[in-house]
Amino acid sequence: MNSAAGRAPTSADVARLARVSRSTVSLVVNDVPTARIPEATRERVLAAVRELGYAPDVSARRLRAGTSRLVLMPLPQIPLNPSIDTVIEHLSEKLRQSGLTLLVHGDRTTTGTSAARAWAELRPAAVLVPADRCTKSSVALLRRAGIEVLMISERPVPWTDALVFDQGRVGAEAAEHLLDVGHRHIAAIVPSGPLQGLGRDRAEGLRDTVHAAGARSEEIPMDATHDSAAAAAAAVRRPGGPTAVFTYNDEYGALLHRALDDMGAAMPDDVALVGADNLPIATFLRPALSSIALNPVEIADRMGAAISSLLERAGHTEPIEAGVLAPPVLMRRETS
Amino acid sequence: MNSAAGRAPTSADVARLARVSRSTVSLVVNDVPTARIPEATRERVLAAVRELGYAPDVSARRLRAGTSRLVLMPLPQIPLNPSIDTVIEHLSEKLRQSGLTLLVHGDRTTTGTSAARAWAELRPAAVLVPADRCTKSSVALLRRAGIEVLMISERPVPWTDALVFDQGRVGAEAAEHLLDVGHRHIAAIVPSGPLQGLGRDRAEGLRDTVHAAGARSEEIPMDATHDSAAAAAAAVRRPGGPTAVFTYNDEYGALLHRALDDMGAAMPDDVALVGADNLPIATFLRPALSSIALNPVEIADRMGAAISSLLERAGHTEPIEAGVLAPPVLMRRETS
DNA sequence: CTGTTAGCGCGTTCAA
DNA sequence: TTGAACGCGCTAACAG
Repeated sequence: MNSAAGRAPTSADVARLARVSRSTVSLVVNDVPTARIPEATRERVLAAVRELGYAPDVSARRLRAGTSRLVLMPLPQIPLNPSIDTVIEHLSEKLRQSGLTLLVHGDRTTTGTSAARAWAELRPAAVLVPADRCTKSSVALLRRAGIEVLMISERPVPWTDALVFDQGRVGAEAAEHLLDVGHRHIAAIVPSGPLQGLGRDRAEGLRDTVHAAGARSEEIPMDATHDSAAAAAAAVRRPGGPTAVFTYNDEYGALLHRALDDMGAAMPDDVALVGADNLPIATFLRPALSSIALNPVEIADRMGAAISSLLERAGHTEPIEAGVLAPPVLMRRETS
Repeated sequence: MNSAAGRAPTSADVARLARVSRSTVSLVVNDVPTARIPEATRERVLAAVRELGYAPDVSARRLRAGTSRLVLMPLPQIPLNPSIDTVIEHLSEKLRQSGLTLLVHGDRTTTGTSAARAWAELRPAAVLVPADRCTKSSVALLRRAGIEVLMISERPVPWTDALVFDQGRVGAEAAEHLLDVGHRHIAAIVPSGPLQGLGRDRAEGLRDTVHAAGARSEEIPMDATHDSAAAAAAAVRRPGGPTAVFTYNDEYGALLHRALDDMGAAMPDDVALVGADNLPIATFLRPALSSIALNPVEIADRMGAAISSLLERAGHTEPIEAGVLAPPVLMRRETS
């Protein structure tokens, strides 16, 4: 295992080997249409590129061009789930088709200006940042540095371009379904801890929809432990309790599912359950948990499109029509 | 939403505002110990930095220094799970403490030389690459470019530094436990599709351990569907079938769990079950699924240490003592 | 002691 | 097809 060799091959190395100038190497490598290079020369250059394993240095390229083809995505502070995984996978592919490279920043904890500085150092063309990772001034810092910012937010943001993913729609979708099948008293689980904000958004969407239908709603706090789930199950099963529960997501749903089962409650006959995020676990429970799915492929498509239009508007000032992320859809299974 | 302002503030902008030279800015920003700058000047420079939101351009810095502080991690082709998520989180933090930045490359599909080229373009100091994403020649390309390569592999790799995560240990750990509690005929589930390689490694570790104890083993193919799980459950429950099953991971375990339950098999009395990866789902099943856990925090620590020593050996030729990733541990629950 | 000038590293582009 | 200049931050050599 030798240590890595000192220095990457440069365009000068390629030029030397192909016995042309660095300019010619650049023209061939970038396939510049205006410069007509004889086929023989082009071949010589490409052969040299292959032989040396030459890959142009993005740093140097960016420095010269003043702009990069990198899109930086800091991770949200909440844990990754299969949906986010799918979003990353498809977004990366979509951006690649536009000649952009998606990089995910490993740091998960920094927020605000210090985070913005860490992102700005890389001079990406655009940053796709979850709302929980930035503030107004950190966005300002990025934009002053010529970096486009696209926020992923639960609600509209007046001070920057944002893709709005209304988490309330998730709860609302669950509510519509549960109302449809006849429930008139519906509870929403609200997790504690870092997920609370998200949980509250979903619960509020449910509440509004339930009230609009003239039915009754309530919120039940719970955290991700069996004990807390047992307490929540007891609250659900109290006399006069709700006949249906939206469980925030499928993991909380699984916990509550088990706690209700332990109490001898039948699903969906005694209590109906609807989770969210369409995690694999939902299909493994018995009875299988209905879930509000997030449609990650569609979400990735919209993100990719938004970033592309952001980067193409170049100097224009119209806000991009970022709009709302793909609406969630019900995966009806056995618990509802 | 105005378009991003044209150009990031440079050290020249800071110098102008602070009325010093660019050199002075550099000395202050990098806290160079040999150059004594009067407190007043230093303050002026830092004030200008703050006012402009100046962040040094890593491209320019890298170009000058010839080396970057970036560590690039291409994602494995298998889907992310909570363990990998935890590894990324902790590795990022560990590297940050050494002044390194972890970037995760969004592209998940490219392999071999074209992947290596995409990574080489970024000129990271090191690449942390899963074995399924690279070949001997792609590693050679990276190393010729002065990029350190650390492979994450299931088995020792003679041609590069590698952290060996012996997946066989996962199966072996399951086998030891099941033998301990008295089983003499143990099956291993082997998934089909992209997970097959991993599954086979785990199954072989189990087989070797079981045979060494003079007991009997078998492999049962299965894919991630309820139908296939039902078929696997039938195979398990056939007359003379195994009394214990290692399920490859907890998701396959959950599927088999359900299928066995549907057949009326009691766990662990009729059949014992042990999964792997310690996914949340394991604790949500009833009876809760025992699982072989991967210890992601420890894994991240070892990865971080390996990368640091790789980058410090600078020019030396001794192989780093990368060694084996943290051994898996049994999380005993109710199914075994 | 404090700060500046000059030139480098690499790919791109315009004028020749 | 090429020479030359450029973009930005770093640092060695040097000046006030």
